[in-house]
Amino acid sequence: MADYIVKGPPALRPSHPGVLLREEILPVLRLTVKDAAGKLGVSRQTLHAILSEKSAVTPEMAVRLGKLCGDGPGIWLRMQQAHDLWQAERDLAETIKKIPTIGMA
Amino acid sequence: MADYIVKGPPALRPSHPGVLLREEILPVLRLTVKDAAGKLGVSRQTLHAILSEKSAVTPEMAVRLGKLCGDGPGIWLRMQQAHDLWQAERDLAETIKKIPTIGMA
DNA sequence: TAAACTGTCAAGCTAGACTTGACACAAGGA
DNA sequence: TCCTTGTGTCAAGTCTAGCTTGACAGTTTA
Repeated sequence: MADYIVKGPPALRPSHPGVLLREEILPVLRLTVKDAAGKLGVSRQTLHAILSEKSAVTPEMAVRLGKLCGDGPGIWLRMQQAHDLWQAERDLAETIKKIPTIGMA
Repeated sequence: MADYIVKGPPALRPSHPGVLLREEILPVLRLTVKDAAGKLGVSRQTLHAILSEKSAVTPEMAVRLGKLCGDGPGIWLRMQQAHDLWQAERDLAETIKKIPTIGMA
């Protein structure tokens, strides 16, 4: 089986969706942080927290970004999920060893 | 384009991962709620909240379930995400109309 | 009958997303 | 030079939600 596809967390931390938004999307759309926040209907500080990778893209925020960018919420959710999963697997590395795997009969 | 695949939320609410766990997985694994909670390393009430669809499968819980069931965290995360997204799109239905779509140049 | 599992409630903790308000700093135009 | 605008950042406060322990009643089963 192709281990590199299905097993375990990626070796490198998947990038936070804030990076994509900050470095690719906003510059191309020619939007300032203030303007983007306004259009998204959130405070400037809230958007800034995402851009600086301090807070996560919630499902609701993904819907907002998806509408603004016109590409739907999918990519934002997937990026955040990959990031969260990587973190969770890292945090639970010890705990998980104690959980047995019960194979299906 | 195949609208039914890529656009908008599904018409029917995607089922909560607790349903799969309650109706398919636990019975097949012959695990009681108490035993499963013990093996997962969480309280019986916490697992019960998921089984009764009262709380979400967090990334950390997905990792735990993935280990116990031997199928990895993916399916649990995807089910929860689909469920969350459906809810978010529903909750923001009005809000989203006010967010403009800025096309890429 | 007694033990075990279950559903459920309550109290309390904690993390995190979000808000408004405020302040200092840098860049640009009148 | 002064003024405006955007920015980064801090603080306080609200709210949601996941998780814990403890407790109690109902049901099943040995």
